[in-house]
Amino acid sequence: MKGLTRDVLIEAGLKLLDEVGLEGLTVRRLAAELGVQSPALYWHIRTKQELLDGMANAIIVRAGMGPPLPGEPWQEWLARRARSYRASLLASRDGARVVSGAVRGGDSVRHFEQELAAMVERGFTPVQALRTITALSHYINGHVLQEQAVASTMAERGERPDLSELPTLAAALRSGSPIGDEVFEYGLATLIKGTESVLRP
Amino acid sequence: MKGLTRDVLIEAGLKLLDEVGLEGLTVRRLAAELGVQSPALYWHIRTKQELLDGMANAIIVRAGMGPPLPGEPWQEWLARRARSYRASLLASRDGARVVSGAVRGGDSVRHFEQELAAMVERGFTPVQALRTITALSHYINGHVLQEQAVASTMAERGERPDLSELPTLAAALRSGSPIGDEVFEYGLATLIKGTESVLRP
DNA sequence: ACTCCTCCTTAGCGCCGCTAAGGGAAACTT
DNA sequence: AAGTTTCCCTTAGCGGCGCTAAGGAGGAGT
Repeated sequence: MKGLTRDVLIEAGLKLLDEVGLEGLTVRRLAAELGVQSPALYWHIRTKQELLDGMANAIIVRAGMGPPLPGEPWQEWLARRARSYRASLLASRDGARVVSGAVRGGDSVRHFEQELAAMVERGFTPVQALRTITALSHYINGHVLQEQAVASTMAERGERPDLSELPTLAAALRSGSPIGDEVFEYGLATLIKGTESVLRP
Repeated sequence: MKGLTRDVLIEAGLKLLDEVGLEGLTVRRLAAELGVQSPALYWHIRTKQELLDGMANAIIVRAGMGPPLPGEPWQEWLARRARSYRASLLASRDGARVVSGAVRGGDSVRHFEQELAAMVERGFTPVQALRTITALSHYINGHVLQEQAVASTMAERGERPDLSELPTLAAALRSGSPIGDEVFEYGLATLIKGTESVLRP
């Protein structure tokens, strides 16, 4: 197996992540997958965390976010951007955990500047633009984090709470799943509508 | 050292967490803190994760959340609740990570039902109530997660991006910190205003 | 007096991230 | 062509992790 580079490690790391999850992603196992002894990887990365940072960055870049299209209302653009980001997190097993535990890398910052500038063009102050994007990102991270957590823990531990003395919760669960696209869209719509309100005096 | 119980473990775990952080919180170390050998702890807990779940539950319970006060508008109550929750996460080192990686325990569910019921009384449908609380929780989790992450990584790794080619981001950072109470309040206000919009036709 | 149950001990398994030291091949230098 | 340096990997192993196995001390119940 030739041509071992940092990027190859990151790519193989993401593939292995899908197979074994974050708990199963070990340096030794990744090395074995690449047909190599584990210390070999430390020629290309300084620590395992650096590998995880790279993987997180790749997940963010894959979301393909960027400034709005010409003529696109910022509301639609923010929603589109949020859905892309969530989809990219969901595309990798434990993707949200990987991204949440990483420090933001350099590749994603360049797009970020363009996005902020576009928002300022549309009436945001720089601070409002940054805080709006920040709030959205935090919501999405939190949402997908739980989405993927229940997906992996519900799979093995089948315990669920007794709903007999929780009538309102039971009613809510009867009318819709507590997780999934609809729940995400509800919070997303709330944040965008709220941004409209906060934006105009 | 007598009277070793599950609750004592959880309490000592939270204390140790503040001292050494989540990475440093090991079963052996917790046992040493309690004057005991490490396998002794496994008489009271089945796995380390069960301990972490208990700690997460304690953090949530300590937030002291609950239904609104008599006559309190739901907007004010939601904001108050959100601030209490965030404060409780921030009060423990890596609190957000502990809570995010845990499965929700039984103690916090009882209050939850009362909160939902109060919201329904104030005009929410059960689904709306659940989704609103859910969206808020996800936002807070995501927010504090990053808040505590930058607090611990900025402490040791001093690298920061070059702002010379990022004018909008630089302008935003000049007008306000990218983290802290104000940022939290902005997202919180956005979510509550948005809930108002989504609620009425 | 005897058994049982509770709660701890000692010993150790298989794994982890990571470091130390060195080897072989290729690529430069002279 | 010979020597030297650099790159990228190997073998060996350290200290620490979560957790299990097996057993022992001491009080409670009969």
